[in-house]
Amino acid sequence: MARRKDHTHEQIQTLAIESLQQHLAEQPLGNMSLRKLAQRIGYSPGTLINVFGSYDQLLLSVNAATLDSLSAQLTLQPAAEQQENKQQPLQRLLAYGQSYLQFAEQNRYLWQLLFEHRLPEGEEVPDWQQQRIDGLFHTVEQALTQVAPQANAATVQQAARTIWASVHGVCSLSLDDKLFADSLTDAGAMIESLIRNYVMAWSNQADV
Amino acid sequence: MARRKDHTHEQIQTLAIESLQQHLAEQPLGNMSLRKLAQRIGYSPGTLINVFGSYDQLLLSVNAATLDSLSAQLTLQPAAEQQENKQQPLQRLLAYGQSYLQFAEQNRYLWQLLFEHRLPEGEEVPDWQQQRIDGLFHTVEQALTQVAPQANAATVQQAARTIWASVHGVCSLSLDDKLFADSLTDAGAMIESLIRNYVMAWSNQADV
DNA sequence: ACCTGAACACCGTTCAAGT
DNA sequence: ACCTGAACACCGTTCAAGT
Repeated sequence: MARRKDHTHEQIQTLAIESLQQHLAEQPLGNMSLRKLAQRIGYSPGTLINVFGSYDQLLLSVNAATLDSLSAQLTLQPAAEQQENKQQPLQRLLAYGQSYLQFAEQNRYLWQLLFEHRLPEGEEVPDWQQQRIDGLFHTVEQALTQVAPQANAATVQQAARTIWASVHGVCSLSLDDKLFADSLTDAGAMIESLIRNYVMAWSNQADV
Repeated sequence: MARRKDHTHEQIQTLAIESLQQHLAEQPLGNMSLRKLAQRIGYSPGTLINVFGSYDQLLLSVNAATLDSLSAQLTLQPAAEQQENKQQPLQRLLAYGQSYLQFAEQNRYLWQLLFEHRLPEGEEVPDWQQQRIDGLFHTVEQALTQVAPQANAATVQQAARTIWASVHGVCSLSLDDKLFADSLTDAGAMIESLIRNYVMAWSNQADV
C-alpha cells in the first residue's frame, strides 16, 4: 500500500520533531528510536528517512529548535529588569548564567542531545548552528564591552567564550551529578561565584 | 562446544578492557560493540556478559581505568617544578588545568566515554568513582587553601568545584569544536585566563 | 510520485544444549 | 562448571513493489 499524502513533507517534519520533543521532555533519547517515532506519528520508518535523509539529521533538526528556544529564553528578560540593568552589565551576565542553568535543568534531555549528538564522522557543525551560537556569544560580548570599554575585540571575544564554556561546564557536571550530591542548589551559587570573580579580575586587567 | 578455560574471568576482563582501550585510542565508542569486542578477544558475546554482567558495566570498568590514568597524569609533575612551585599554588593550579586539557586532547574517546556514559536509569555513581573524583578535587582544594588561608573549608570546596567544572567545560566544548574554529590552541589560553582571573578575585574576597 | 513493508546487516541479552 | 551459538526482540537503512 502507499499513497497517503495526508501531509506534506513539511508537515511530517513538524509532526516528527514535535513528537520527539514531547518524548525528550520526559525521557532520554536512548528510549526513543526512528521506528518508534515513525509509529507514533503513523508513518513507516522509510518515510522518515525519506523526509529527513537520516535519523541523525532528524536529531539535528531538533537541536536547531532547541538552540532557538535556548536563545529565546536567554534574551528574554522582564522589562523592568532590563531597565534596571541598563547600566549594570555584570548583573546582566549573572542573570544570563542563571538562565542558562535554568534552561539546562528544565530541558535536560533536549540539552543533552544538543551537546552530545555527534555528526557521523564528517566535519562541519552546520552553518545555521554556528550562527546561532555566535548570536549567543554576542550578547555576552556586549556586556563585557560595557564592563571594560578599553578591551579590544579579540580579548572580549575570548573572555566571552571562556565564561560561556565555564558556565556550560558547571551545568553539565551538575546535571549529571558528577560534581557532588546536592548539585541543584549549589550550581547556581557556583555560576554566580564564577562570573562575578572572573569578570571582576578580568575587567581590571584587560588591555590596560 | 564449550569448556575452554584458557583464561580466568579476571584475565578475560583484562583482555576485554585492554582491547576496548586500544579501540578508543583511535575511534569513538560508537564504532565498537559487545559482539565485535568478543570476537576480537576470541570469546562469544555471552561470555563477556557472564564476566561483566552487562555491556554497560564493561564500559564502567574502562571508565574506572580512565579516571585512574587521569589522576596519575594530574598528580605527576616534574620534580624540579614541584620544588619551584612549592610556594606558588597558583602556578600549580595553572599546570593542573593544562594537564587536564592535555589529557582530554590525547584521550578524547576515553574522555568522552567517561563523561557521557550514563547508567541505565538507576541512581548512584559507583562509590569508587566518586572517591576518585574527590581525590582530584582534593588537590585543587589544597592549592586554594594555600592561596587563601583565611577561607573556610566549605568556601574552598565550592571554589575547587567551580574551577574544576569550568576547566572541564572549556575542554568539553573545545574538543567538540563547539566554541569556535581554532580551538586547539586557544583552549589553553582560555583555561589560563579562567584560573588566573578567578583565583585572583576569589582570594581577595573569600571570607575576609 | 509517494509510501509501504519486507529484507538486510546489525545490536545487547538470554538460555538450552553441549563438553 | 564453563562456554557456545542459536534465538529473541530490537535497531537504522534500503529498495522493490504496490497504489
